[in-house]
Amino acid sequence: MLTSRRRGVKTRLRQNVQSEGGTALAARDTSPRTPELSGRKKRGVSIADVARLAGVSSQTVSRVSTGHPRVIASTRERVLAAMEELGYRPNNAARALRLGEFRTIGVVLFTLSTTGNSRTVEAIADHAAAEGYAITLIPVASPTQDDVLGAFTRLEELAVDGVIVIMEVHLLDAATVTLPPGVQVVVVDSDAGDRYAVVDSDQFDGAGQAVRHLLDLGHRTVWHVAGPTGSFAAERRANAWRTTLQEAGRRVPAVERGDWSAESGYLAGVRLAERARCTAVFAANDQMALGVLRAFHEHGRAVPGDVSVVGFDDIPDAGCFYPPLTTVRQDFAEVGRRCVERLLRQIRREAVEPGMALVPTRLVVRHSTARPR
Amino acid sequence: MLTSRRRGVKTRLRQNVQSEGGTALAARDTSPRTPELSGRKKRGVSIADVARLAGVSSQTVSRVSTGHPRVIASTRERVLAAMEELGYRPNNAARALRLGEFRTIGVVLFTLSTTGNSRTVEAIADHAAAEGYAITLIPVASPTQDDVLGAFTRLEELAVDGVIVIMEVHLLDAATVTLPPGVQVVVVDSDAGDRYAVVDSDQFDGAGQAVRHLLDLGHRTVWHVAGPTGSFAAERRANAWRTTLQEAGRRVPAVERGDWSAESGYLAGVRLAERARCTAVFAANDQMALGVLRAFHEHGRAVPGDVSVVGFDDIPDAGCFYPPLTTVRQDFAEVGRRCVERLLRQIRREAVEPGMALVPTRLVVRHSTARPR
DNA sequence: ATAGGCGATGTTCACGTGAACATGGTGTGG
DNA sequence: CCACACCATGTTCACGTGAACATCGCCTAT
Repeated sequence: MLTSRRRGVKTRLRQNVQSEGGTALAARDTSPRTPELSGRKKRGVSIADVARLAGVSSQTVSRVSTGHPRVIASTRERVLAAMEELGYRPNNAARALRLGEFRTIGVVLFTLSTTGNSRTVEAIADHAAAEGYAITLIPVASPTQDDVLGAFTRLEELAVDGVIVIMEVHLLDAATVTLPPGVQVVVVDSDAGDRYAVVDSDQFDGAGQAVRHLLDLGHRTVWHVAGPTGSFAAERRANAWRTTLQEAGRRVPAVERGDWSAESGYLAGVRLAERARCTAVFAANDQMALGVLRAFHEHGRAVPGDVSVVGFDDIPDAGCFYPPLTTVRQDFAEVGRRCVERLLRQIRREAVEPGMALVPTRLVVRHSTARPR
Repeated sequence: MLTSRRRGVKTRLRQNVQSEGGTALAARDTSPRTPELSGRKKRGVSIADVARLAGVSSQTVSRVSTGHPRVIASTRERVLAAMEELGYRPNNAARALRLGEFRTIGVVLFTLSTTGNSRTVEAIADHAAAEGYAITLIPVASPTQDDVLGAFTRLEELAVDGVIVIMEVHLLDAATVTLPPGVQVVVVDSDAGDRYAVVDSDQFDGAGQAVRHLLDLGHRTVWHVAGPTGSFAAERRANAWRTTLQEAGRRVPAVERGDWSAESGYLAGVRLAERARCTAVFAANDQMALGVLRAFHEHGRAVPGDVSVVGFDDIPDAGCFYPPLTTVRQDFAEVGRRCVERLLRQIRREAVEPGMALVPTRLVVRHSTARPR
């Protein structure tokens, strides 16, 4: 929901038709090519210009602009008319300087190339926008300490009120990083629950569901293609797999380990395909499951006839794998939403609940799993 | 490359160990839980505080902070020491207000959920960071005019020096949007080359390569699973497909149309699988190709034995499809890089080349294509 | 009728920074 | 030995905004 104080102006500005100050961005526009280039980098229209034209004080303009209630309707109209005529836009830098807050959230991450990250970021951006906050992306080139440190150093100079960190916080452990005073932190995909607010999918429960599903179908035990060491998500999924097998009194096979990529899943799958006794595989994500499927196909082992495969994430393509993949759905949108909610609460100094917020996961059964022959 | 004027401070601040002002973010830290919450939202350390401690004027501090050359070494040392002691960070809002620029680029897009978008954004973020610019994400909820307009309205209030628009600009055509004066625009994935600077992959050439590859293998003609109408990328790929077939004097079959999703590719694939004469399919992206593969498998038509399939994008998983997908690689990183480069040139009022910059695409031959029987 | 209050608007000022201009000291060339 | 140049540093100020406080006029309660 938009902060109501801003909505007044916004709604008006939206009706903006062709103001002098701006550059038109319309197809029917017949102005010269690349019209935006003609715009001089002149000083923008300030509150004072509007005040002069409207014949009021600049403070009254400010009141209109912030949606302050104590402005009489006729005055407000006059000011809004002046704003439109001049093409006035509030200067965010000045506003931020005055208010001491930036209405901006920084998002620190390694990559947008994983489904989980990009969808989480998308949800974060959507919800932040709805709350009137902008999102600044702070990419970390690689998961090395140097680069992480660099990102946080950059962060220090950035204009953000809070940060959402989407990565393994233990990468920061060896480093000492200072955050600007007052900057709040929420962490995703990590077990730093004792030090930071953490939001994450319920990895453990999801992985447990996957394994139990396979056992319930009648498989003796379940092999596991794990994610890389050092990833909490991978560790938690592997733990759940192991625990679930142990609780059911089953043998725990050796772990195959990948790096989340389909290619690494394929390599693991090739190794598994050679074990005749392997009838059920739980891959720690859908990409690796895809690689596993390919490996079994190439080795003539039918899925789900000979071997059952379960993934994790439920990426949009999973339903079109061959065969359609049984997998654990993560609600990334909800994770993003809760991150923003929690961070904003911290920024506003409202009641702060430390610890970890878990978003439920859910097994989606498709056609890659069946009873063993 | 970082603007060298900033690098001086940056390098120093990085050595920051445990400054008073900030909140420690270290594992070994034994301070109370969620330490960042203890930080009062007090006014930060300003240039004046540093000046006082160092016994110099605030202007000298500013000179050190901006890397001005006219500061004697001993003074510089003293100032840097004071900065570290106080945990000083430049206030970006004040800096932006003073300089009239924000060192920020806005990125307008609908979704991060497509491989192309998320990888392009990632590249944009990386290169912008390297140039000392931050990235602000401006999500557009849906490709409706209302939402697009809303995003641009929000943009008006945002603190950005330039904008990269990743979407079909024709969505803006019916609307009249005003951009803040001086804000520059670069567009991806659109044919607005006459109005804006445009950067895009060479869709036409890539699709041509795909079709020629299939014809060269000996296929009579090639079916096409196109992207949604209204997408320039989809249109351009379809055009290239048609043109290439016509130039080779081949029959042009009816187009199957999808919406980029694997599911839609599957539905198109089911229809194609029923046509016995269909021996070669060019899908407009890899997701739809995945769906096509599944459809052919389910219909007992071997790939590449009975039917050859080519995709577009070369998503990381394509090499692990079953069979590994022959596809057209897009260099999203390069697209992102060029966007930033071009936009920064415009922002800096350097030589401006209007029109479209095309990034080459390249066919990657894997195992989903073969000679027809 | 009048005091008191309150609502609408105006005036002042500080937020933190860095450009422009000012100052003062040192070195060098005539 | 003086004049001038040049360099390190200081002083002043404006950038655009909105909070705090001030003012003014009208309405209401007594």
